[in-house]
Amino acid sequence: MDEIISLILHGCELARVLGETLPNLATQPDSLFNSLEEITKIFGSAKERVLHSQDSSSSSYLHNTLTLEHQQIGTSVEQWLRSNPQAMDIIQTQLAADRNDAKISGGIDIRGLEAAVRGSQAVDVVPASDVNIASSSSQRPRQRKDQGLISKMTVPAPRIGNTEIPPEDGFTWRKYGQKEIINSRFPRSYYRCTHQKLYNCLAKKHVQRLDDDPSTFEVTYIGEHTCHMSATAPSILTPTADHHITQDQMAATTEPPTSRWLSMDFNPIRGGSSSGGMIGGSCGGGADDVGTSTGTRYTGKEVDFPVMDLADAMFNSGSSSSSMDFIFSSAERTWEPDDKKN
DNA sequence: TGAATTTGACCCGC
DNA sequence: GCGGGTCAAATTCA
Repeated sequence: MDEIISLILHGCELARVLGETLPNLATQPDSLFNSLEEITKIFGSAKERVLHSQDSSSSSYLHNTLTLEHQQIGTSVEQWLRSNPQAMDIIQTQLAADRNDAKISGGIDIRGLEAAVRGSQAVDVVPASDVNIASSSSQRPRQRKDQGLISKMTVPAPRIGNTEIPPEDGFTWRKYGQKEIINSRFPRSYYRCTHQKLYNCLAKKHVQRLDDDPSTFEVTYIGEHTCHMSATAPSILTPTADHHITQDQMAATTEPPTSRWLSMDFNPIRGGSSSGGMIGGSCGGGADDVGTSTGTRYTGKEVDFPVMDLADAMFNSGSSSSSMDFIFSSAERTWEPDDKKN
């Protein structure tokens, strides 16, 4: 049993080291691949041993031990994500790759994490084969080919005065269609990633108001953002600690709503900046920073920024120490709510 | 001038 | 054939 725990801890250590060296490894695909493979093997081996463990008592011990650790780590990671909006966005992108599993290796519930990340009321992540694209449950199931992974969620529409703001998620989208939907009071809008052509990013989303709750949008994400994978893909501006804005601040602004929802993040958890929040969101083409929106449209030219990967997001997220260090060590920390800090 | 949005027409799965 | 999804020309806007 100790051997399994030792394996897991070793894997965690390797992951931590990987995190520290990620900026360097990013230019060494072979080394990066080897590191990932080694980590994968270790966790895979640990997983196999757990599965084949016949000792129920030790399994129970392991379960209890690991569950506690995972809960601590998961909670800490989530807390860390809440305080590091950039990493949230990168992980959102990465989550798409893990959506076939209900949980990631760290024991963090992806759906819950995404809900936390998005601030959504509900998250339903399902393989494309299991989803009904039709807006109404009364509609027969139908599905286009090659849709990729699909996730559906409902998000509250932030309000500025009497104006409800369509949801923004840190990515930049280009609207390519709008359609009246049978049995729906409101039309459905169709968006694709702004960088679809430039980086062959196939991510799409559909946005529709709920009939019974017009202040809430149902957003269906289809496919994954691949634009951030490109070595030349635009990334985000370097974040600052001031990128969080509250909904109150949003409400207080005199900026036109439409400009704001193009640049802000409605999520009260991670605050308001698309640039501050869209770290990996190379798709978040955000020419805009908080308070610098220029109008009802994104008019900035496509700008190539150096690739910002997960490591960058973490390392630049405002923590003086390695973010991976933070993740792995924070499980042992006592977390304090923001309002109790300082 | 270039990029985003609008919108009617067409495509495609059921 | 129906209806959701996508295309692409026209339009709008900075």
